[in-house]
Amino acid sequence: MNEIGIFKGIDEQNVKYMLKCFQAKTISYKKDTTIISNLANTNIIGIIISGNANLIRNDYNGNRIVLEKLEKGSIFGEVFSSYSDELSVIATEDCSVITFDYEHIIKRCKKSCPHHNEVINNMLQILAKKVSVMNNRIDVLTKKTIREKLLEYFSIQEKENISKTFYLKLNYTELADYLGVDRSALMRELKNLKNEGFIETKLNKIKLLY
Amino acid sequence: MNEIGIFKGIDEQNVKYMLKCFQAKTISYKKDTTIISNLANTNIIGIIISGNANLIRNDYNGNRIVLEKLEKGSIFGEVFSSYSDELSVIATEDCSVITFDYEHIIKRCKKSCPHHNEVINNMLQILAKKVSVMNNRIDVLTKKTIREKLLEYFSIQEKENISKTFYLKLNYTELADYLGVDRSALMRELKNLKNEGFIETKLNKIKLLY
DNA sequence: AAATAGGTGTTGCATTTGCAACAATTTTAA
DNA sequence: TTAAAATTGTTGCAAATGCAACACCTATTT
Repeated sequence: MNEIGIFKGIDEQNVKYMLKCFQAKTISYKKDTTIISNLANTNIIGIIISGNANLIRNDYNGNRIVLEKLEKGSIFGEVFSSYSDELSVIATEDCSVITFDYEHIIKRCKKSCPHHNEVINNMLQILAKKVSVMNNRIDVLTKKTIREKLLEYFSIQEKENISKTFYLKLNYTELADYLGVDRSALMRELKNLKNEGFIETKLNKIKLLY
Repeated sequence: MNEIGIFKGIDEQNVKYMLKCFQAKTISYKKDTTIISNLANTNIIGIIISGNANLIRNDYNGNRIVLEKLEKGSIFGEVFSSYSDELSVIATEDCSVITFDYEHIIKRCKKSCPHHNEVINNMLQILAKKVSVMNNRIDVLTKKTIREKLLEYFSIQEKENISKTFYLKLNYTELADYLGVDRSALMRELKNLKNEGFIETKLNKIKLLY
């Protein structure tokens, strides 16, 4: 529990205490069930304790778009997001989830839990991290050609992995979505990059040759 | 002062008290001077009190990109951003700026200023707002064609202005950058939308006809 | 084991886009 | 007020991209 973002650095004992204070609920969900619907209109914060889930946006056309993949330790609902579209969280595996009201974070409780400050600090860190991740994506998306987008994306992966060889965390269909381009066009450009000797690929393994 | 994001809702008296406690400095800068350089490697938070400035990224090629336009009340440095490129803040007008160390926000002072909680809450709100703004941009950028990007952008403006008629806050050169497209191609698509009767434009005034 | 679904890889073709270059207009500075 | 700079508006053309369609392969489900 205390490796998890929001409670990072707080000892087990105190985490339990705070969760009680926050009136947090732990609930288990079966695969493919809805953990929470209409997330944008709630003040709920959720933490995935085990299993995986997806944060989904139901487009105005009824299209379902995966906004975020949530895994153990992921937090959702930390941003009372201004989406007018419906957001929901769906279990992609059996999973276990803690939820509590966002109010408990900002309004400090009467008991004044000794580690409340740390929770808030962690919360700021998490949001800042989120901004940073989104900045990366915007950097990639603003590149004009698929080639430039790919190279920017690779450069970020290279930095994160501190290596010119790394494994993609997204499959190619997802990568195309992430880059905002057509999948077949992505594959084509990937092939070009290979033919011109910029990269080597083997399934989801990428090696940069420059 | 107490309309400004981070001190919103706190009375003048207490704001002054906190600024002292935060060891905040107020400095004036002439137009085109550097307010802070290498922002990414500091823990400084700045607030623009008067005038305008730009948050600039110095690209690896030496290109200067405007990341954010800062105006009265704007905050910079709130995210210890993970940019490896150099960030700096440049005055685009004479301006006056308050700066203090980020530490003061998270580590509460010994005097335990009575409104420290509100500052933190405001800080969370600001970051959340930032995430929401970035989400909007990502939504626009992931659209595949210039037309779709424009329509998504217009739709966001329409919501924000609660009106089908509004004035663009960006000029067309900036809008092209924002959308990540070529400016001339943007103008062309704008003309198409006009010819097909979707919109009317008059300089930076847009009227949606659908 | 067979059937189904999901992801990968490829291609032709029409469309969209970026690029370059320039004129016209507006804004800003001298 | 004039000159200079910035922004808007246009166009031809080559290049990049999306789209559709299909084959192939690999998981997952029945």
